[in-house]
Amino acid sequence: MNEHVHATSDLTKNQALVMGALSQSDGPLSAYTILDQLRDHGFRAPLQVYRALDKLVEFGLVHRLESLNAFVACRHPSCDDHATMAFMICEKCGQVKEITDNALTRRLKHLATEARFALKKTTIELRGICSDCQAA
Amino acid sequence: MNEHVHATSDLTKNQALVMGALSQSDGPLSAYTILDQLRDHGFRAPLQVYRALDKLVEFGLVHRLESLNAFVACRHPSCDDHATMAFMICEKCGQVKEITDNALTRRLKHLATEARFALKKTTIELRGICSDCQAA
DNA sequence: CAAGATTGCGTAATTGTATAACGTGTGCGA
DNA sequence: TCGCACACGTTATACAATTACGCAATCTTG
Repeated sequence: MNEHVHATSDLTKNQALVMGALSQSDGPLSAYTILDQLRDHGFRAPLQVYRALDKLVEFGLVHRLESLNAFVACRHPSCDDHATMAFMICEKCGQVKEITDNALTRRLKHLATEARFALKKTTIELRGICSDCQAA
Repeated sequence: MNEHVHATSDLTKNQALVMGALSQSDGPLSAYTILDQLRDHGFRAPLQVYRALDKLVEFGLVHRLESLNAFVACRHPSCDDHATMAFMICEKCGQVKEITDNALTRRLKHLATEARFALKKTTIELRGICSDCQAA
């Protein structure tokens, strides 16, 4: 097994609780919403949530949505390339769709290279209305 | 003149002050940093800054950087298409480079269309080290 | 094993970011 | 002139994230 791959079993108690909350949710959650959901499990301070989130993001199990100040469990089929990930965020229902696209990734890398910019991380977030909500 | 084009002369006093602060800065500023800079001009509360920023963003004169919770004056040569804008943010010097790329825009629109996602706004922010800082 | 380093955890306090709710004044068109 | 829209000012509050401190368990290495 690859030491960089973190299964749920590797998580500490707090990390597992936070991961559980995010996994069960059908949309992104803010740190404070998670805190409220976990008060019954002994959570009392924001830091407990933020520490767990930091690790989960580091492990690649959770993504942070910058435009929402919120977090989602990673649902990407193959979570190997977390460098370039795009999110479609429905402003009506709150659902988030996670996608990767090679052409998009290539283009961004090309643009960075062209500008001699040492790319570390990319944030791509699309806001709009998802197909389901348009139909409704 | 196009009614949607807002020149500096159209701005209210507060909007002009905030715009001035952002224009003079060589990097993004947070709302509270702007507030501090404008205390001498009578600013006393965050809301004064946020209200001005909302309008300036609406006019397309200012961009919000989601990953920084900060704002930059738009320096894009032709500020007509604010729908798809990408930012390269240097984590060392704080400089922000604003770019648009047709191929990138097309690809994102294609992906949205493909998913039947009604795209309203896109956020693209690249974090890394700019060429100048790498040289240094 | 003992000494030191690392890591996770808990608590309190604080800082930073953004909005809600209220009222005031001014201009402008019906 | 009445009513509306809009910018403004103030206070208070809500939401987001970090700093600082100390404790306990686990490695780890001589």
